[in-house]
Amino acid sequence: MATPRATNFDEETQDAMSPLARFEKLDDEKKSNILETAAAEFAANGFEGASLNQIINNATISKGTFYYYFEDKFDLFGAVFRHYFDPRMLLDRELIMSAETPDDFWEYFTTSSHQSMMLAVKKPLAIELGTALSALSPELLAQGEVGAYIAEVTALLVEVIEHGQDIGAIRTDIPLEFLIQIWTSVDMAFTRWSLPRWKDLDEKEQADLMLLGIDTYKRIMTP
Amino acid sequence: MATPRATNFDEETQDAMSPLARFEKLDDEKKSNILETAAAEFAANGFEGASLNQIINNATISKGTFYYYFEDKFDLFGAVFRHYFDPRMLLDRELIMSAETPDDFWEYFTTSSHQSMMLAVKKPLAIELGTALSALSPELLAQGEVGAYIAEVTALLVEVIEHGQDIGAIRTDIPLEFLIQIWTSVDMAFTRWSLPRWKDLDEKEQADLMLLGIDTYKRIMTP
DNA sequence: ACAACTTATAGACCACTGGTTTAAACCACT
DNA sequence: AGTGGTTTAAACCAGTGGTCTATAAGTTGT
Repeated sequence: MATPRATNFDEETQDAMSPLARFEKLDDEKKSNILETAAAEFAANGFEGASLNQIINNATISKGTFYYYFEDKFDLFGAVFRHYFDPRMLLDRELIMSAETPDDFWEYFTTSSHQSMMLAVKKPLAIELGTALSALSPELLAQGEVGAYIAEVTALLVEVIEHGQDIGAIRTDIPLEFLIQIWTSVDMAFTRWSLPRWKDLDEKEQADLMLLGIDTYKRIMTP
Repeated sequence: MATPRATNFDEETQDAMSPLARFEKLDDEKKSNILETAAAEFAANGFEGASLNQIINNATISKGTFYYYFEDKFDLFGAVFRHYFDPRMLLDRELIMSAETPDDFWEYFTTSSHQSMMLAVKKPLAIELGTALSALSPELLAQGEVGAYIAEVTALLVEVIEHGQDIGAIRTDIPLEFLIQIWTSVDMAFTRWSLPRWKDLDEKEQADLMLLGIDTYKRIMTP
């Protein structure tokens, strides 16, 4: 690769600019046009099922334009996720890390979950996009923009869990990796169950449901 | 649809025989040739990622032949599942239903899980196929042969859970649907964690790991 | 033995997929 | 005016799942 002709081109490998960087400096309008069109398609058909050509048509841009701004379909998927879900929105790190007793920990965790639920409910595509993400193969999940996103979320979770262990809120007799696996499973189950019903509940019912969810975490995680 | 020419064709709609029925009455050898080739491809690439053309080539049959025996790719996926995983193998219904106390219930459940793990370990493609299944969209999951399979497994699970509730082993303060959602999530997490490591453990470690898994169910399900 | 019919097989063909490449238009800057 | 990066368009590619037609192989009735 990189045929070494005319070496004085100094740094031919530095191919101007990465697609992502180019995309970043687009008008917000154009960006969200593409991103939201893509989000709709991904939400409706999952990652593999989504038609890139369809996205391109709906967003009224050309193939060439698309591949100028993105590495590939998967790169776009990652960008959509970044655009829709800030990892910080999933867990209120600062709040939870301030807990000093198990009771504090679970109370703060409850508050944080409540916040994140409120935010998620406002994004109509949240569940579908989450489903699309969870359908990715483990290999894909670790790659590219998406991989970075997942890693970020996981790191956040690890931090929180380890703090929970430090203050005695979370058991230490299980490998951390396994704990995370279970955590995310339960999170998915709870989200899938509650998110679609959330807006049909009154405040009390919402609080009850949330308590039920938290109770599930507690049951599993408590020492 | 169905242009009404020559109506005396009496029952033109009765199109001879369903693909599945035709497939059933093939030699066992031919059947498992196709099914196992397909299983390998699905396990390696997931449902969407698997190439039907590749399967056809590897099994050395023609397109025409394939579509003579199967409705479509998804139908084949369902057939593979049926071939690989008997729902009865997942849960020892008879044993568990005989439990009369919570202690019995969890003990029998442990035994049953152990059995099913022993069986699963012997099938090298088990985890991968399970992953491929879990990656399907909720809509697809409810359709065709796969849908029927899932429904069967779910029915079995419901039966067991309701019995558990009757004898006081399982809580009744949560909607059954939600309970099942969590159950299957945890099951997936546990399977994905333990199955790959299982054969590297000695008997004691296996028992310990299994207890850990069961303990997780207990924690969540106990009243 | 031969025709009629069903069952089975092969493979050309179709619209569409994600992705590459080539070329031209646009735009800012000296 | 010219140069070089930026942006767009569209032809093209191998591969996708799925359809369709033609023919081969069996089976049956007479």
